[in-house]
Amino acid sequence: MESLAVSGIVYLHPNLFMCIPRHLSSSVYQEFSMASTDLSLILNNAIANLYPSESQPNMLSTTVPMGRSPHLSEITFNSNSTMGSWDQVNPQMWTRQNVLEWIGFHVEESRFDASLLNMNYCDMDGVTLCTMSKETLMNMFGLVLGEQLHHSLESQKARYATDLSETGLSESELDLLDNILQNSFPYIHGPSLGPLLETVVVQASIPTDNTENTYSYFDEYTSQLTPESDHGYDSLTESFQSSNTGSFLNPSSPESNSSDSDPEYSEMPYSTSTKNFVKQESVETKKRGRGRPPKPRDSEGYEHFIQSKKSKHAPRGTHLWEFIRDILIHPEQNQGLMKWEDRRDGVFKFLKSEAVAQLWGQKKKNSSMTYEKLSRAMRYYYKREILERVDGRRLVYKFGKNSTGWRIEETGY
DNA sequence: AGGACCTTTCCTGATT
DNA sequence: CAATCAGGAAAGGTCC
Repeated sequence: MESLAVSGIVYLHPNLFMCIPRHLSSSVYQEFSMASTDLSLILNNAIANLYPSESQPNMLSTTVPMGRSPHLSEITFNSNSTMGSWDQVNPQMWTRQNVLEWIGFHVEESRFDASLLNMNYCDMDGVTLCTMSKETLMNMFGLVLGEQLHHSLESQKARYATDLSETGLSESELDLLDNILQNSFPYIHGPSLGPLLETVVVQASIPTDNTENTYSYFDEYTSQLTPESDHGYDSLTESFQSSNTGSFLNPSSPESNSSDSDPEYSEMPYSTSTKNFVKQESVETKKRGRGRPPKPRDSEGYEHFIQSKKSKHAPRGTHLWEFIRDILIHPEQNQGLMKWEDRRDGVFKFLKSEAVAQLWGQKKKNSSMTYEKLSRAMRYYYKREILERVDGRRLVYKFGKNSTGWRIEETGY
């Protein structure tokens, strides 16, 4: 695990970060490096910067001049290792601040060396956190702290039994959803609402473990790391959108124990989702012609309902090649998905093609993405010279002259 | 409203 | 045989 300082990237906010190559800014580096032994300082600093509008009970007091980032030395904080408001809330509902407080609490409690902590890993909401397996947490936070966090998280989850009231949906929304589901799946019988909705919720939560985790987390910040944001990356909007819609689309059941036994990425984590269920039904019953199928009609229920609940405009600029590039240039979040074959020439290889496709699908809110489809989009890049062909080598691609932001000179590493 | 752009989806056939 | 590659065709979503 890389430390905050080693990465050369100082996160002040998911949408506000400083990229500080070590060789260019040794003073800044040293400052953070030395100061980082007290995570509370960093966390509180981050909280103060990230969530000025949110209350921060029991955590800190800051005296920071307006209009600029506070200097570490300007912050005084309450060093009492008290529980924050997270303790009274279902982890599913934790805000980023709650997660940050929770991590801070355990860091202090375990006397974890905060200099080893990557602040990147501290910025996630409860929904994202709850999808993380023990292994993922241990990868992110180290064996000791990771295990402690996992244990704490599971305890917190257990305190809040599965309850439809915790889906975040109002009663009327639940009724509406139930109606739609009943209409869409008349062959599914059972008492209204309960079993049917539970089926959907549980299935939607199936994508657990690394794929889900990596993505949600990765998604939250990599778009801000793009060396060149000249391709319309609207990271600001996107970052918040993904977390907001995600809470509904990927409602991890508090009961769903993320698998500790499968270190590999689940190849088809969404295979039992309602959407796929609908799609497979239609595919099996009749063959369609070439090309993209028509939009689903209202009668197709659940998925359409989900769509209508989503924001009307997904942010533009989520280009596939940029997504791929960002995985490659942030190996600390890569988790073995892809690797450089020839860093200088821009040759890279998919190691877990389906996992990458799933991540891409998640980014685009499309749970049925596959490597097959992703690779078709990749092949379109040949013509535009964003990618170059690499003949005879499976899963290997090469960046072309019209791609940017991946070269060592551009990334600094 | 319409067109450009960037996929997404499906398909057939070839190759590894 | 399964996975991947190649590329045509058609359509969707977003932006301008």
